[in-house]
Amino acid sequence: MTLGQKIRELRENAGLKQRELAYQLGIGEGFLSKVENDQKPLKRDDLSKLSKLFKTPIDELDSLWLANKVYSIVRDEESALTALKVAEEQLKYKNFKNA
Amino acid sequence: MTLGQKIRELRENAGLKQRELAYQLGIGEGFLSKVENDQKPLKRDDLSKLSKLFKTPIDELDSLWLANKVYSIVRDEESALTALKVAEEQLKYKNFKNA
DNA sequence: TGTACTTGTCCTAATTTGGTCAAAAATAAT
DNA sequence: ATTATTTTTGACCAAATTAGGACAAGTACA
Repeated sequence: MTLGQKIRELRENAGLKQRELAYQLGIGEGFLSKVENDQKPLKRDDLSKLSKLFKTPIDELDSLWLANKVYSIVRDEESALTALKVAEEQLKYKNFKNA
Repeated sequence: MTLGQKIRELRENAGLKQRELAYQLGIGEGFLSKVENDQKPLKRDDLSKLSKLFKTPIDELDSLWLANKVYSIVRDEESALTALKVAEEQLKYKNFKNA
């Protein structure tokens, strides 16, 4: 599940057209289309708008947003998976240190 | 193990001073210091120089380089770990599709 | 045909990259 | 205890990249 997929799901379940949601967010429908197709990143502040609009927890949106960012940098990389593993270890080590 | 740590290890095992290695790479010693402390990213092209210089496989350097980049964006994030997991899933899904 | 969505081109503004240089701090040598 | 060497840090900078869109034209489809 990507952020774009999630947004589309929320929007469709709410019975909204792209143009309508785009208006709520203050962006154009073309841009929203790209966001839903994960071709453009959504401004992070807009996540809270989505959260309120669709009454969905912001945490999930936020981690999807971050995941998209991560994915976009490893997407075409040979060593993508190993890099993720290494990053994860570094993260755990840091959390361990500051525990 | 981060890229900076790896570079320092390689350099010290080769008995080089920062200034010497920095010269080989065509950068200043101050910058190299920051690289070894993971405060600045190293230019990706320089990895091959390191690989040749220290006769160490480029793959490892490369994945450490990428891991650093990933880590730098999730480092201070609340949802860091979940985001990594999600990104990993997206990656596996993509590899599955194009298999 | 009309409505909804997608895609390509283009743009500005913000951020990141990839450094330099000098000063400060730490370490080693005398 | 000084001095010399090595490393770290802070401030700054230009260049490259990404963010965050707009807009028009193209597609899909009922």
